[in-house]
Amino acid sequence: MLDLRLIREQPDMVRDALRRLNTDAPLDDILQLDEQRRSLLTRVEELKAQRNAGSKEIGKAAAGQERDKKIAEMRQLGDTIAELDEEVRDVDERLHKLLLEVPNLPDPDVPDGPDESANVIVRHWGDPKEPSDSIAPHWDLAENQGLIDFERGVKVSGSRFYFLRADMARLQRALITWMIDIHTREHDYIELTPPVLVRSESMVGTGNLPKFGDTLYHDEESDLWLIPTAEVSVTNYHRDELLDAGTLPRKYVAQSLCFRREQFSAGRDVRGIKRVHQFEKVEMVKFVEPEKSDDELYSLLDNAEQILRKLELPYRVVQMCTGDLSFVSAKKIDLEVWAPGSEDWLEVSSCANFRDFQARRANIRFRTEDGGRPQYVHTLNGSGLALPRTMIAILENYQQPDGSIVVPAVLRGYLGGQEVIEKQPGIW
RNA sequence: GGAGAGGUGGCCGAGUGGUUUAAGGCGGCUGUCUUGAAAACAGUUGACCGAAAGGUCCGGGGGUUCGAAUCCCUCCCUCUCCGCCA
Repeated sequence: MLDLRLIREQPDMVRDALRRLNTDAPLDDILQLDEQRRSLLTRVEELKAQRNAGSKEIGKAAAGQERDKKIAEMRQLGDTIAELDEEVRDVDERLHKLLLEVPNLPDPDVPDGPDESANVIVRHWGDPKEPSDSIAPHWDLAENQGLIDFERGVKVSGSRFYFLRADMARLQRALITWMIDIHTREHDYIELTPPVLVRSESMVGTGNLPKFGDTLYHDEESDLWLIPTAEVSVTNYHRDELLDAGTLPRKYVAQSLCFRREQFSAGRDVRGIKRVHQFEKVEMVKFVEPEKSDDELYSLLDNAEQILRKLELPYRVVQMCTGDLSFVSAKKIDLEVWAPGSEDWLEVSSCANFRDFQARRANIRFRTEDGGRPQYVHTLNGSGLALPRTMIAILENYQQPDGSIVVPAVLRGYLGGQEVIEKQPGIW
C-alpha cells in the first residue's frame, strides 16, 4: 500500500511512477475521496468536541429543566454525528479498497520496458552446457530412471501433479536440509516452520489479496488460503507488531509447500516439473530498517547465489524491467539456472525489495533508536531456492550417458556419501 | 464438540455508566551519583488522523445511551475442565 500522504502531496511523482508500470490506478478517485474524507472528518470532529463538552456538563448538573433541555440538545447532536460517521465510514471503505489495488512504485533504477523481453541480464556465472542429443530433458530422464511418476500423479490429483520416487525423493529432502543449513549456519537466518494455511488478512498483508485471489487455493468452509510461498506466512509472522529498536534486521528462512492454481498458464510448460500446482521451496524473508534495504537486497541475492555456486550450476542474474515487476515489488532480481536438456533458463529464485509497501498493509513497524515515532520496516524476500527447478537443473546438468546422475559434491554428505543416483526400480 | 473464564499502551496489569485526561509496575529515554558501568534515586515515556485546534483508539464489527473500556448482540482469539484425536 502506498502512503496516502505521498499521493496527496506528490501526485505527479506518483502518477509518473505508475505510468512507467503501464497501469491506470484510480489516483483521481483516491485524491477526491481523500479530500472528501478530510472535510467530513473536520466537521464531525467539531461536533464531537461539542458533544463531549455538553455531556460533561450534564454529568455535573443537578436534575432539572436545564439538564433535560441539554440532554435533548445532545440527543439531536448525536443523531447528526451518527449520520456523518456513517458517511465517513463509507468514504473510508471506498478509499481503502482503492488503495489496496494500487501497485508499488518501481525504484528509479529499474529499467523501463513493456514485458520480460526488456529484462536486463546483469551477469552470468559458470559455463552453460551446450544442448545435445545425449542430454535428455528431465521429464524423459526422470521417468526412464524411475525417479518421477508423472502418470500416477495425474491419476491421483490431476495434471501438474507428480510423485517423486526413491532417490529422487531423498535428493529433495537432502537439498532442503542442506539449503536451510547453509542459510542458518553461514548466512545467519533463523529457521521457521510456517503454517501453509493462512487467513485472508495475511494474504492482504503480502499483497496476494484482494487482487490475486484467483491464483490461490481457498477453503471456503474455514475461509483459509493455501500459501503460494512461505513469504506469506513469514512476512505476516510480524503482522501488527511494533518491533523493538535494535532488533533489526530480522532474517528468517522457511521451507514450505507452495500451492498455485496456475489458472492462467494452461498449456504452458506442461511437461515435467517446471510449473506445477504444489512444490517445495526454501524462502528467505528479511525485515530491515528503511535505509538498509538497498544493501540488504544484494546480500539476499548473494545468499541465494551461494546455493547455486555450491551446487556448481551455471546461472544468470536478471533484473526485472517495469513491465515484469510484481504488484508488490519496487525492485526484483531473478536467478535463472541453465537446464541444457529442456534448453531453458529456469527461474529458481526471485529476490525483491518491497520497501514499506507490505509493511503498511501488514502494519509492521519498528521503534527507532532515538525513541521517535514508530516507522514502517522494509520487507524483502528471496527464494533460496525453489526445489523442482533446482532438481531439474541437477538432473540435466549432472546426467551421464548411461542415464545415471552424479550427486553434486556438497550434497553427498547429506546422502550418506552416495556419489551417483543409479536407475531406480522401474515404475511398474 | 460440551461447560466455564478471559482479551486494556512496547510488555504486565488496575479499572463494572460521568473529574479516567486509562492507575500502578516492567521496559525505554534523560538526569543525579560514578573514572566508566551496574545498583539506587528523580524526572520522562502510548498509537493513529490533522497545519493546528481538536478528534479517534481498551480484540474486530454492530447496538443501547446526552455520555460506553464499563451494558447488549455478533464474530475472532486465548486459557481451564471434559470429550475426541496423530
